[in-house]
Amino acid sequence: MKQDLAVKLGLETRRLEELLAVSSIEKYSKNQLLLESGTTCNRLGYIIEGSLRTYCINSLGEEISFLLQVNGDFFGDYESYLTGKKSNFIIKTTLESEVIWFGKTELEQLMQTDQFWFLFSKKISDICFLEAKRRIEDLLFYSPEERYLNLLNKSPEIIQKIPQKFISSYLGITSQSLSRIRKRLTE
Amino acid sequence: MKQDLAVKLGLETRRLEELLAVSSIEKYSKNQLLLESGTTCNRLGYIIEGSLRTYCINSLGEEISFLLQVNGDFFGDYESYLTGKKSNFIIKTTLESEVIWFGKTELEQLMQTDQFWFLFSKKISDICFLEAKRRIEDLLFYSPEERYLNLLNKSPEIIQKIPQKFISSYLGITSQSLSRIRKRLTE
DNA sequence: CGCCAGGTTGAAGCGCTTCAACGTCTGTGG
DNA sequence: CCACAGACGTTGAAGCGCTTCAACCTGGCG
Repeated sequence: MKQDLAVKLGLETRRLEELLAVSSIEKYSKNQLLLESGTTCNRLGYIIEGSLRTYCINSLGEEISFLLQVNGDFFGDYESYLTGKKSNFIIKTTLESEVIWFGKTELEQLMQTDQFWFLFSKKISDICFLEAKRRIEDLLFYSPEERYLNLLNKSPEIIQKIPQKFISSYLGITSQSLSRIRKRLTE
Repeated sequence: MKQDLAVKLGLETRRLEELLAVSSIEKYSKNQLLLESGTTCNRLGYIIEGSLRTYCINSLGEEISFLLQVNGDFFGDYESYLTGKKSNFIIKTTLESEVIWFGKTELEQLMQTDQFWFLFSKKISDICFLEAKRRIEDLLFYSPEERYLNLLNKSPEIIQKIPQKFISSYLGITSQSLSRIRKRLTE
Protein backbone atom coordinates (compact mmCIF):
# COMPACT_ATOMS: atom_id res chain seq x y z
CA MET A 1 0.00 0.00 0.00
CA LYS A 2 2.90 2.32 0.71
CA GLN A 3 4.37 1.05 -2.52
CA ASP A 4 1.23 2.04 -4.43
CA LEU A 5 1.51 5.53 -3.07
CA ALA A 6 5.20 5.76 -3.91
CA VAL A 7 4.56 4.63 -7.49
CA LYS A 8 1.61 6.97 -7.90
CA LEU A 9 3.62 9.97 -6.74
CA GLY A 10 6.96 8.94 -8.21
CA LEU A 11 8.68 8.87 -4.82
CA GLU A 12 11.78 6.93 -3.83
CA THR A 13 11.70 5.04 -0.53
CA ARG A 14 13.58 7.79 1.28
CA ARG A 15 11.19 10.47 0.05
CA LEU A 16 8.18 8.38 0.89
CA GLU A 17 9.44 7.95 4.48
CA GLU A 18 9.99 11.69 4.70
CA LEU A 19 6.42 12.30 3.60
CA LEU A 20 4.86 9.66 5.83
CA ALA A 21 6.75 11.07 8.82
CA VAL A 22 4.55 14.18 8.65
CA SER A 23 1.33 12.39 7.65
CA SER A 24 -1.28 10.54 9.66
CA ILE A 25 -3.26 7.41 8.95
CA GLU A 26 -6.90 7.17 10.05
CA LYS A 27 -9.64 4.59 9.84
CA TYR A 28 -13.28 5.47 9.31
CA SER A 29 -16.53 3.56 9.35
CA LYS A 30 -19.23 3.75 6.67
CA ASN A 31 -20.90 7.16 6.13
CA GLN A 32 -18.45 9.10 8.26
CA LEU A 33 -17.75 12.77 7.60
CA LEU A 34 -14.26 13.65 6.31
CA LEU A 35 -14.92 17.25 5.28
CA GLU A 36 -17.74 19.47 6.45
CA SER A 37 -19.30 22.15 4.26
CA GLY A 38 -18.42 25.68 5.40
CA THR A 39 -14.97 24.74 6.70
CA THR A 40 -11.60 25.23 5.03
CA CYS A 41 -9.93 22.15 3.62
CA ASN A 42 -6.43 22.31 5.10
CA ARG A 43 -5.27 18.80 4.24
CA LEU A 44 -5.30 16.38 1.34
CA GLY A 45 -6.06 12.70 1.61
CA TYR A 46 -5.11 9.46 -0.08
CA ILE A 47 -7.36 6.40 0.06
CA ILE A 48 -5.51 3.26 1.16
CA GLU A 49 -8.70 1.21 1.23
CA GLY A 50 -12.37 2.04 0.93
CA SER A 51 -14.42 4.59 -1.00
CA LEU A 52 -15.88 8.04 -0.61
CA ARG A 53 -17.87 10.73 -2.31
CA THR A 54 -17.39 14.48 -2.52
CA TYR A 55 -20.72 16.19 -2.99
CA CYS A 56 -22.62 19.42 -2.54
CA ILE A 57 -26.20 20.46 -1.99
CA ASN A 58 -27.84 22.43 -4.80
CA SER A 59 -30.49 25.15 -4.52
CA LEU A 60 -33.23 22.50 -4.54
CA GLY A 61 -31.67 20.70 -1.59
CA GLU A 62 -30.49 17.79 -3.73
CA GLU A 63 -27.13 16.13 -3.17
CA ILE A 64 -24.96 16.27 -6.29
CA SER A 65 -21.88 14.05 -6.44
CA PHE A 66 -18.84 15.95 -7.64
CA LEU A 67 -16.32 13.15 -7.23
CA LEU A 68 -16.45 9.46 -6.41
CA GLN A 69 -13.22 7.88 -5.26
CA VAL A 70 -11.78 4.51 -4.33
CA ASN A 71 -8.44 2.84 -3.47
CA GLY A 72 -5.42 4.77 -4.65
CA ASP A 73 -7.25 8.04 -5.28
CA PHE A 74 -6.47 11.44 -3.79
CA PHE A 75 -9.26 13.51 -2.35
CA GLY A 76 -10.05 16.81 -0.66
CA ASP A 77 -11.54 20.08 -1.88
CA TYR A 78 -8.43 21.16 -3.73
CA GLU A 79 -9.88 24.59 -4.48
CA SER A 80 -10.45 25.29 -0.80
CA TYR A 81 -7.00 23.87 -0.05
CA LEU A 82 -5.34 26.20 -2.57
CA THR A 83 -7.28 29.36 -1.85
CA GLY A 84 -7.97 28.92 1.86
CA LYS A 85 -11.64 29.69 1.23
CA LYS A 86 -14.44 27.78 2.89
CA SER A 87 -15.55 24.68 1.04
CA ASN A 88 -19.02 24.14 -0.37
CA PHE A 89 -18.40 20.42 -0.50
CA ILE A 90 -19.01 17.59 1.90
CA ILE A 91 -16.87 14.47 1.87
CA LYS A 92 -18.17 11.22 3.35
CA THR A 93 -17.11 7.59 3.22
CA THR A 94 -19.49 5.17 1.51
CA LEU A 95 -17.71 2.14 3.01
CA GLU A 96 -15.36 1.47 5.90
CA SER A 97 -12.16 3.19 4.80
CA GLU A 98 -8.55 3.88 5.67
CA VAL A 99 -6.87 7.08 4.53
CA ILE A 100 -3.59 8.97 4.82
CA TRP A 101 -3.84 12.67 5.58
CA PHE A 102 -1.28 15.22 4.40
CA GLY A 103 -1.62 18.49 6.28
CA LYS A 104 -1.10 21.75 4.40
CA THR A 105 1.12 23.15 7.14
CA GLU A 106 3.29 20.04 7.10
CA LEU A 107 3.52 19.96 3.30
CA GLU A 108 4.52 23.61 3.27
CA GLN A 109 7.22 22.96 5.82
CA LEU A 110 8.53 20.13 3.67
CA MET A 111 8.68 22.52 0.74
CA GLN A 112 10.86 24.85 2.78
CA THR A 113 13.37 22.09 3.37
CA ASP A 114 13.97 20.95 -0.18
CA GLN A 115 13.09 22.07 -3.68
CA PHE A 116 12.12 18.48 -4.40
CA TRP A 117 8.90 19.05 -2.47
CA PHE A 118 8.13 22.10 -4.54
CA LEU A 119 8.18 20.01 -7.67
CA PHE A 120 6.11 17.47 -5.83
CA SER A 121 3.42 19.98 -5.00
CA LYS A 122 3.33 21.15 -8.59
CA LYS A 123 2.90 17.55 -9.67
CA ILE A 124 -0.17 17.29 -7.45
CA SER A 125 -1.61 20.45 -9.05
CA ASP A 126 -0.96 19.00 -12.47
CA ILE A 127 -2.66 15.72 -11.61
CA CYS A 128 -5.69 17.60 -10.32
CA PHE A 129 -5.86 19.60 -13.51
CA LEU A 130 -5.58 16.56 -15.76
CA GLU A 131 -8.34 14.76 -13.87
CA ALA A 132 -10.59 17.80 -14.08
CA LYS A 133 -9.95 18.02 -17.80
CA ARG A 134 -11.01 14.39 -18.32
CA ARG A 135 -14.20 15.08 -16.45
CA ILE A 136 -15.01 18.07 -18.68
CA GLU A 137 -14.38 16.02 -21.80
CA ASP A 138 -16.63 13.30 -20.45
CA LEU A 139 -19.48 15.70 -19.71
CA LEU A 140 -19.07 17.66 -22.93
CA PHE A 141 -18.49 14.93 -25.50
CA TYR A 142 -20.65 12.04 -24.31
CA SER A 143 -24.32 11.25 -23.67
CA PRO A 144 -25.48 10.04 -20.22
CA GLU A 145 -25.47 6.44 -21.44
CA GLU A 146 -21.96 6.78 -22.86
CA ARG A 147 -20.79 8.42 -19.64
CA TYR A 148 -22.06 5.45 -17.69
CA LEU A 149 -20.20 3.07 -20.00
CA ASN A 150 -17.06 5.19 -19.71
CA LEU A 151 -17.26 4.99 -15.93
CA LEU A 152 -17.87 1.26 -16.02
CA ASN A 153 -14.83 0.89 -18.22
CA LYS A 154 -12.58 3.27 -16.29
CA SER A 155 -13.52 2.21 -12.80
CA PRO A 156 -15.79 -0.79 -12.23
CA GLU A 157 -14.64 -0.49 -8.61
CA ILE A 158 -16.69 2.71 -8.24
CA ILE A 159 -19.80 0.94 -9.49
CA GLN A 160 -19.16 -1.81 -6.96
CA LYS A 161 -18.47 0.32 -3.93
CA ILE A 162 -20.79 3.28 -4.31
CA PRO A 163 -24.62 3.20 -4.26
CA GLN A 164 -26.38 3.93 -7.52
CA LYS A 165 -28.10 7.05 -6.22
CA PHE A 166 -24.69 8.70 -5.74
CA ILE A 167 -23.44 7.56 -9.13
CA SER A 168 -26.40 9.02 -11.00
CA SER A 169 -25.78 12.60 -9.94
CA TYR A 170 -22.07 12.14 -10.69
CA LEU A 171 -23.13 11.33 -14.26
CA GLY A 172 -25.46 14.33 -14.31
CA ILE A 173 -28.72 12.36 -14.42
CA THR A 174 -31.47 11.17 -12.06
CA SER A 175 -31.31 7.82 -10.31
CA GLN A 176 -34.36 6.62 -12.27
CA SER A 177 -32.61 7.36 -15.55
CA LEU A 178 -29.54 5.44 -14.45
CA SER A 179 -31.74 2.52 -13.50
CA ARG A 180 -33.31 2.55 -16.97
CA ILE A 181 -29.95 2.90 -18.72
CA ARG A 182 -28.65 -0.15 -16.86
CA LYS A 183 -31.74 -2.11 -17.77
CA ARG A 184 -31.46 -1.09 -21.41
CA LEU A 185 -27.83 -2.26 -21.51
CA THR A 186 -28.54 -5.73 -20.15
CA GLU A 187 -31.36 -6.43 -22.58
CA MET B 1 -1.88 45.68 -21.59
CA LYS B 2 1.41 44.74 -19.95
CA GLN B 3 -0.12 46.00 -16.75
CA ASP B 4 -3.09 43.64 -17.15
CA LEU B 5 -0.74 40.75 -17.52
CA ALA B 6 1.31 41.78 -14.49
CA VAL B 7 -1.81 42.08 -12.34
CA LYS B 8 -3.20 38.78 -13.59
CA LEU B 9 -0.01 36.92 -12.78
CA GLY B 10 0.94 38.89 -9.67
CA LEU B 11 4.22 40.07 -11.17
CA GLU B 12 6.25 43.13 -10.23
CA THR B 13 7.59 45.30 -13.05
CA ARG B 14 11.05 43.72 -12.85
CA ARG B 15 9.63 40.20 -13.06
CA LEU B 16 7.35 41.12 -15.91
CA GLU B 17 10.31 42.48 -17.89
CA GLU B 18 12.22 39.29 -17.18
CA LEU B 19 9.32 37.26 -18.54
CA LEU B 20 8.72 39.41 -21.59
CA ALA B 21 12.42 39.23 -22.45
CA VAL B 22 11.98 35.54 -23.28
CA SER B 23 8.52 35.86 -24.84
CA SER B 24 7.32 36.87 -28.27
CA ILE B 25 4.38 38.94 -29.43
CA GLU B 26 2.51 37.96 -32.60
CA LYS B 27 -0.43 39.31 -34.55
CA TYR B 28 -2.93 37.07 -36.32
CA SER B 29 -5.81 37.67 -38.67
CA LYS B 30 -9.26 36.12 -38.33
CA ASN B 31 -9.51 32.30 -38.50
CA GLN B 32 -5.76 31.71 -38.32
CA LEU B 33 -4.38 28.50 -36.87
CA LEU B 34 -2.50 28.79 -33.54
CA LEU B 35 -2.27 25.08 -32.69
CA GLU B 36 -2.65 22.19 -35.08
CA SER B 37 -4.11 18.83 -34.03
CA GLY B 38 -1.49 16.08 -33.83
CA THR B 39 1.32 18.40 -32.77
CA THR B 40 2.74 18.94 -29.30
CA CYS B 41 1.85 22.19 -27.58
CA ASN B 42 5.23 23.53 -26.48
CA ARG B 43 4.19 27.05 -25.56
CA LEU B 44 1.44 28.88 -23.73
CA GLY B 45 -0.26 32.02 -24.91
CA TYR B 46 -1.86 35.12 -23.47
CA ILE B 47 -4.44 37.11 -25.43
CA ILE B 48 -3.64 40.81 -25.52
CA GLU B 49 -6.50 41.57 -27.88
CA GLY B 50 -8.89 39.43 -29.86
CA SER B 51 -10.56 36.06 -29.36
CA LEU B 52 -10.05 32.41 -30.11
CA ARG B 53 -11.50 28.96 -29.72
CA THR B 54 -9.93 25.65 -28.72
CA TYR B 55 -11.86 22.78 -30.26
CA CYS B 56 -11.67 19.19 -31.36
CA ILE B 57 -13.40 17.00 -33.91
CA ASN B 58 -15.57 14.19 -32.53
CA SER B 59 -16.20 10.77 -34.04
CA LEU B 60 -19.06 12.21 -36.14
CA GLY B 61 -16.78 14.83 -37.63
CA GLU B 62 -18.40 17.65 -35.66
CA GLU B 63 -16.37 20.50 -34.19
CA ILE B 64 -16.83 20.71 -30.41
CA SER B 65 -15.63 23.87 -28.66
CA PHE B 66 -13.63 23.07 -25.56
CA LEU B 67 -12.67 26.62 -24.66
CA LEU B 68 -13.60 30.08 -25.87
CA GLN B 69 -11.27 32.88 -24.91
CA VAL B 70 -10.91 36.64 -25.16
CA ASN B 71 -8.72 39.51 -23.91
CA GLY B 72 -6.70 38.67 -20.82
CA ASP B 73 -7.14 34.91 -21.07
CA PHE B 74 -4.42 32.27 -21.23
CA PHE B 75 -4.64 29.55 -23.82
CA GLY B 76 -2.91 26.47 -25.16
CA ASP B 77 -3.49 22.75 -24.71
CA TYR B 78 -2.15 22.62 -21.18
CA GLU B 79 -2.36 18.83 -21.06
CA SER B 80 -0.16 18.49 -24.12
CA TYR B 81 2.15 21.17 -22.70
CA LEU B 82 2.52 19.28 -19.40
CA THR B 83 2.84 15.77 -20.75
CA GLY B 84 4.56 16.43 -24.07
CA LYS B 85 1.95 14.31 -25.82
CA LYS B 86 0.39 15.26 -29.13
CA SER B 87 -2.66 17.44 -28.85
CA ASN B 88 -6.14 16.47 -30.07
CA PHE B 89 -7.15 20.10 -30.09
CA ILE B 90 -7.07 22.81 -32.68
CA ILE B 91 -6.79 26.47 -31.72
CA LYS B 92 -7.93 29.19 -34.13
CA THR B 93 -8.61 32.89 -33.85
CA THR B 94 -12.21 34.01 -34.40
CA LEU B 95 -11.17 37.66 -34.81
CA GLU B 96 -8.00 39.55 -35.62
CA SER B 97 -5.87 38.96 -32.52
CA GLU B 98 -2.61 39.79 -30.79
CA VAL B 99 -1.01 37.30 -28.41
CA ILE B 100 2.10 36.80 -26.28
CA TRP B 101 3.77 33.41 -26.51
CA PHE B 102 5.70 31.84 -23.62
CA GLY B 103 7.85 28.97 -24.82
CA LYS B 104 8.21 25.91 -22.60
CA THR B 105 12.00 25.84 -23.09
CA GLU B 106 12.29 29.48 -22.12
CA LEU B 107 10.01 29.11 -19.08
CA GLU B 108 12.01 26.11 -17.90
CA GLN B 109 15.22 28.07 -18.25
CA LEU B 110 13.70 30.86 -16.16
CA MET B 111 12.80 28.30 -13.50
CA GLN B 112 16.45 27.25 -13.33
CA THR B 113 17.50 30.81 -12.56
CA ASP B 114 15.23 31.56 -9.64
CA GLN B 115 12.80 29.72 -7.40
CA PHE B 116 10.37 32.58 -7.97
CA TRP B 117 9.62 31.13 -11.41
CA PHE B 118 8.91 27.75 -9.90
CA LEU B 119 6.18 29.25 -7.79
CA PHE B 120 5.02 31.08 -10.86
CA SER B 121 4.65 27.88 -12.85
CA LYS B 122 2.72 26.27 -10.02
CA LYS B 123 0.43 29.28 -9.97
CA ILE B 124 -0.33 28.71 -13.65
CA SER B 125 -1.16 25.05 -12.92
CA ASP B 126 -3.43 26.14 -10.11
CA ILE B 127 -5.24 28.66 -12.30
CA CYS B 128 -5.78 26.01 -14.96
CA PHE B 129 -7.19 23.64 -12.35
CA LEU B 130 -9.55 26.24 -10.90
CA GLU B 131 -10.87 27.15 -14.34
CA ALA B 132 -11.43 23.49 -15.17
CA LYS B 133 -13.27 23.00 -11.90
CA ARG B 134 -15.65 25.89 -12.69
CA ARG B 135 -16.38 24.33 -16.03
CA ILE B 136 -17.25 20.98 -14.45
CA GLU B 137 -19.55 22.67 -11.95
CA ASP B 138 -21.22 24.53 -14.78
CA LEU B 139 -21.82 21.38 -16.83
CA LEU B 140 -22.87 19.29 -13.84
CA PHE B 141 -25.11 21.65 -11.90
CA TYR B 142 -26.88 23.67 -14.58
CA SER B 143 -29.25 23.15 -17.50
CA PRO B 144 -28.28 24.31 -21.02
CA GLU B 145 -30.38 27.46 -20.59
CA GLU B 146 -28.77 28.24 -17.23
CA ARG B 147 -25.32 27.61 -18.71
CA TYR B 148 -26.04 30.17 -21.42
CA LEU B 149 -27.14 32.70 -18.80
CA ASN B 150 -24.03 31.95 -16.73
CA LEU B 151 -21.84 32.57 -19.75
CA LEU B 152 -23.70 35.77 -20.61
CA ASN B 153 -23.15 36.92 -17.06
CA LYS B 154 -19.52 35.83 -16.74
CA SER B 155 -18.34 36.91 -20.14
CA PRO B 156 -20.60 38.94 -22.43
CA GLU B 157 -17.41 39.58 -24.39
CA ILE B 158 -17.39 35.95 -25.55
CA ILE B 159 -20.96 36.26 -26.82
CA GLN B 160 -19.92 39.39 -28.72
CA LYS B 161 -16.76 38.10 -30.28
CA ILE B 162 -17.48 34.47 -31.05
CA PRO B 163 -20.08 33.17 -33.57
CA GLN B 164 -23.09 31.39 -32.09
CA LYS B 165 -22.29 28.07 -33.75
CA PHE B 166 -19.07 27.87 -31.74
CA ILE B 167 -20.77 28.89 -28.50
CA SER B 168 -23.44 26.21 -28.75
CA SER B 169 -21.03 23.29 -28.67
CA TYR B 170 -19.15 24.95 -25.82
CA LEU B 171 -22.44 24.83 -23.89
CA GLY B 172 -22.95 21.22 -24.92
CA ILE B 173 -25.97 21.82 -27.19
CA THR B 174 -26.78 22.25 -30.89
CA SER B 175 -26.79 25.65 -32.56
CA GLN B 176 -30.55 25.33 -33.18
CA SER B 177 -31.16 24.86 -29.49
CA LEU B 178 -29.09 27.88 -28.63
CA SER B 179 -31.05 29.91 -31.15
CA ARG B 180 -34.31 28.83 -29.49
CA ILE B 181 -32.99 29.49 -25.99
CA ARG B 182 -32.05 33.02 -27.00
CA LYS B 183 -35.46 33.57 -28.55
CA ARG B 184 -37.21 32.24 -25.48
CA LEU B 185 -35.24 34.60 -23.24
CA THR B 186 -36.13 37.74 -25.20
CA GLU B 187 -39.85 37.00 -25.28
C1' DC C 1 -26.76 40.41 -58.53
C1' DG C 2 -26.37 36.07 -56.68
C1' DC C 3 -23.93 32.99 -53.70
C1' DC C 4 -22.89 31.23 -49.31
C1' DA C 5 -22.29 30.99 -44.41
C1' DG C 6 -24.65 31.84 -40.29
C1' DG C 7 -28.77 31.98 -38.03
C1' DT C 8 -33.92 31.06 -37.48
C1' DT C 9 -37.99 28.44 -37.55
C1' DG C 10 -41.11 24.31 -38.04
C1' DA C 11 -42.30 19.48 -37.20
C1' DA C 12 -41.37 15.01 -35.52
C1' DG C 13 -38.87 12.08 -32.42
C1' DC C 14 -36.25 10.57 -28.55
C1' DG C 15 -34.30 10.54 -24.04
C1' DC C 16 -34.22 12.32 -19.68
C1' DT C 17 -37.23 14.15 -15.89
C1' DT C 18 -40.93 14.10 -12.78
C1' DC C 19 -44.28 12.09 -9.89
C1' DA C 20 -46.07 8.14 -8.18
C1' DA C 21 -46.48 3.35 -7.03
C1' DC C 22 -44.48 -0.78 -6.09
C1' DG C 23 -40.72 -4.39 -5.20
C1' DT C 24 -36.76 -5.91 -2.41
C1' DC C 25 -33.43 -6.07 1.01
C1' DT C 26 -31.57 -5.09 5.54
C1' DG C 27 -31.46 -4.06 10.10
C1' DT C 28 -34.01 -3.45 14.35
C1' DG C 29 -37.22 -3.90 18.11
C1' DG C 30 -41.13 -6.38 19.98
C1' DC D 1 -37.50 -15.21 15.37
C1' DC D 2 -40.50 -12.78 12.96
C1' DA D 3 -42.66 -8.36 11.58
C1' DC D 4 -42.13 -4.09 10.19
C1' DA D 5 -39.94 0.30 8.88
C1' DG D 6 -37.01 2.60 6.05
C1' DA D 7 -33.70 2.89 2.38
C1' DC D 8 -32.76 1.74 -2.20
C1' DG D 9 -33.89 0.50 -6.57
C1' DT D 10 -37.35 -0.43 -10.34
C1' DT D 11 -41.08 0.48 -13.24
C1' DG D 12 -45.03 3.04 -15.40
C1' DA D 13 -47.03 7.17 -17.48
C1' DA D 14 -46.99 11.84 -18.79
C1' DG D 15 -44.39 15.87 -20.00
C1' DC D 16 -40.72 18.73 -21.49
C1' DG D 17 -36.57 20.11 -23.67
C1' DC D 18 -33.07 19.11 -26.70
C1' DT D 19 -32.03 16.85 -31.24
C1' DT D 20 -32.64 16.00 -35.97
C1' DC D 21 -33.80 17.06 -40.56
C1' DA D 22 -35.38 20.30 -43.48
C1' DA D 23 -36.73 24.68 -45.29
C1' DC D 24 -36.10 29.35 -45.22
C1' DC D 25 -34.33 34.06 -44.09
C1' DT D 26 -30.62 37.45 -43.82
C1' DG D 27 -26.42 39.92 -44.36
C1' DG D 28 -21.77 40.08 -46.23
C1' DC D 29 -18.93 39.66 -50.10
C1' DG D 30 -17.12 38.51 -54.58
